[in-house]
Amino acid sequence: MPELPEVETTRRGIAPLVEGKTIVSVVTRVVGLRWPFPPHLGAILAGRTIYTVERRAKYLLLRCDGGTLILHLGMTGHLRVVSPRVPPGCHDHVDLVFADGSCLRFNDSRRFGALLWTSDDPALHPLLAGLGPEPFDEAMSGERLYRLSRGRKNAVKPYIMDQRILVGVGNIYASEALFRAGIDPARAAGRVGLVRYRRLTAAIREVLDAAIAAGGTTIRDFSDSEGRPGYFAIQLQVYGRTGEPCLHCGEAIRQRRLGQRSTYFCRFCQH
DNA sequence: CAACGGACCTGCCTGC
DNA sequence: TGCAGGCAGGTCCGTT
Repeated sequence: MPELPEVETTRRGIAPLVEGKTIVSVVTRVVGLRWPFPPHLGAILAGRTIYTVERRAKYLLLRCDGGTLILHLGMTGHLRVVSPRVPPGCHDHVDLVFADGSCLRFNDSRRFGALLWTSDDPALHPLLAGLGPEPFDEAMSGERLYRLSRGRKNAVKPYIMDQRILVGVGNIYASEALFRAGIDPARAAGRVGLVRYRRLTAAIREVLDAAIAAGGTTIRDFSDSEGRPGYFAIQLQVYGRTGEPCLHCGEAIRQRRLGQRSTYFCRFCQH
């Protein structure tokens, strides 16, 4: 999936194409993704207008009259706006069909994505209620990372990927930010000092900001809402570069597993 | 609580 | 060529 920059790129891509549109019907081709779709989804959504497309963490919020559609792209989700007459391809699981003859099509091969409906404030939804601050929010700071990490023994990399601490940092950008901040990803979160957490905060922002500006990184199969791939849009300095030279010192980039996720680092530049 | 492993899925790549 | 095994951008849930 999409980490935060890819979700934000998707949001910017679809917002002008779906805001103000009225849903006339919903086509589902599977019973659900990560969870079953809400029962009577078509009846719930028909006639509603999408006012805005917002993002909270890696969730997209399609705010409608009377409620909000909550989408998560999981690992492999894509959204595109097409004509409903375009034949659906493999893993095109859901179409929201609009009154003007276009539709928002949700493709997700691994089906780790989600589509939920709430008539309440989405911020209060159980999946969103416990999320930490956005990386660019002033509530996210080196002080926060330092304070919440005291006494914690798990590695700093899974710590910054914990969406309760801050949102938006996934597996790629965690390795990238820790490299830029010079912090060993395996170091216990509770043994990283305030100065280094300030540096890490800046590195997280730099990496995410560069990726958003480039229209989403990434590798492999990410594409934006018009199907344009984001490949090589930004230069990854460590992720996926096992055995290749560190861009700072030339030593071979190493790979290890932390919290069941591949982690890339330079053992000379990171401590 | 915090931390960890398993689970959910499909596709792609590697190596035998 | 075929097949088993491992790995992939996420995150919830149950168990220690």
